[in-house]
Amino acid sequence: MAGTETSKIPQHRKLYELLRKHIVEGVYPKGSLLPSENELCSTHDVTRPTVRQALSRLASEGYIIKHQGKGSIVRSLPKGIGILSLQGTTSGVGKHNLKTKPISKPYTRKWPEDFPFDLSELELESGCIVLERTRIVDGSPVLYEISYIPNINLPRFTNKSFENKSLFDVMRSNYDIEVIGGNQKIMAILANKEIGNYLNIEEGDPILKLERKLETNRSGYSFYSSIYCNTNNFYLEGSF
Amino acid sequence: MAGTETSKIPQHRKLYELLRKHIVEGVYPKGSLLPSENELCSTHDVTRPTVRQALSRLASEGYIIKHQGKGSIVRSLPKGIGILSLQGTTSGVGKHNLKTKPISKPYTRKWPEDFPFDLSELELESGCIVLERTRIVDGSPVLYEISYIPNINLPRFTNKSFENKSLFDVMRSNYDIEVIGGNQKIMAILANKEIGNYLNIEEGDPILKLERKLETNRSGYSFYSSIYCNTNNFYLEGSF
DNA sequence: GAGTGGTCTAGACCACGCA
DNA sequence: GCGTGGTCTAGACCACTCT
Repeated sequence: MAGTETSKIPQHRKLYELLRKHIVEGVYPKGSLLPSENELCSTHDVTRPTVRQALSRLASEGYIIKHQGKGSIVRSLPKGIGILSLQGTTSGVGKHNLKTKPISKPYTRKWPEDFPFDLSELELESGCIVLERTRIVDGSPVLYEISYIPNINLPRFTNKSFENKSLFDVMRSNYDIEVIGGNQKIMAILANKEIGNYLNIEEGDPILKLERKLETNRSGYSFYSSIYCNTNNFYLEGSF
Repeated sequence: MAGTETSKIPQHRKLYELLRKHIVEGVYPKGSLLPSENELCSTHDVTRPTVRQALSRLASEGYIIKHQGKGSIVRSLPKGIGILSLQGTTSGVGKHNLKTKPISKPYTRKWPEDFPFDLSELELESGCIVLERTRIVDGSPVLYEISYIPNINLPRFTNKSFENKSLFDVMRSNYDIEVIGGNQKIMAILANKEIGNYLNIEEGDPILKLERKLETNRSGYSFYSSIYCNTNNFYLEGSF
């Protein structure tokens, strides 16, 4: 009744986000047991399948490990950069001091010629908005990310600020667009001068390159990222 | 009643594997719709949550995309190497001609000094079995994988053949050990002479390195892999 | 034996896409 | 309006772990 804003969020998602927050904040320390599924049921007034959906997402993202007959054990927080899930590039970076710095204001352009994903007619003729940012962990640049967003029905987008904000958050709060899935290609390349500059490494150093496609709840609407990652001091981490 | 061997496999898993096989074999071509969830229910005599569990795994591994109100659409088969899920390194390689070639027979040794994961007392004092293999796609080597398996209760393991067999299959069929989860670290490095040799590339070429930990249904029992990957012609692919 | 997670049933209502 | 997937309920039985 009260709060039409938040009541759209499914129960399993609310529980997932609550538990995730508690794990990250140390309410449930590493190695400890989460409350049992039945406890969570009665505490949050939901049924087991709902609880299990939340827990299975926590497990697939590496926050917990489930053991039959024992319970759900909190894992050590990932020390790497959890870029392999879709929670944004910053998820799981833990207590590291992470900042996002825009290289320039967002600008519009035609799609690059050698774009690594297939584009629809609509996407092609609309052009794209480009966002260039670096992510800085503990003072040193680790990621250089170029995001390509189809320029379709996004009023005043280029005026938004992205400093220390997730692109996902901006899309969700301003346009009600949520990422529901995606896929990515990963390869190793050598840094050129430009990338080396952004990541503060030498030309010829090995770096990771990711090409990502993020699908949203708007049917047929996706956005795209190319990410260059310096893995000398950090590595990408993923769970399954 | 008949077949105590197979009847242990959960229904959602059987359905998942059936649908996956059909997708890979082209029974459901790219872009086509899978049968609806309710159809699958009646066809396979299960209820919707069971069907949904199978479909959600297919979706998370990138085989299908679900669209509310439309149905589950078969995606194009990944052209990369689906190493980011836990289905073995060969999953999703599609119609490419993939072969697994052992570098040597499995051998036992102490754990390496600089092992990238924490080991238990039991694992440490038991030592490990090492398996070195290359994966060859369309005639050129793409992966060089070193697997570390704790030498605990695995009778006659070093006599098994691993040529063109998944380590997962050997573990499951011989020892009833199944992989239930894991995590991995990914970084970019430069090939040294040895790796360059295995992957048929130059020293100093950029390659991907993965450190994986695979957890099994034996409580506390995991195995480990270091994987070196030549991404000049192929790339790693993952979905979420 | 008690408690845990793993699996499964048999329904229900809703939001969405399409004709 | 109809069928689709998204969410959720209220139970059930089993296999596993611990004591």
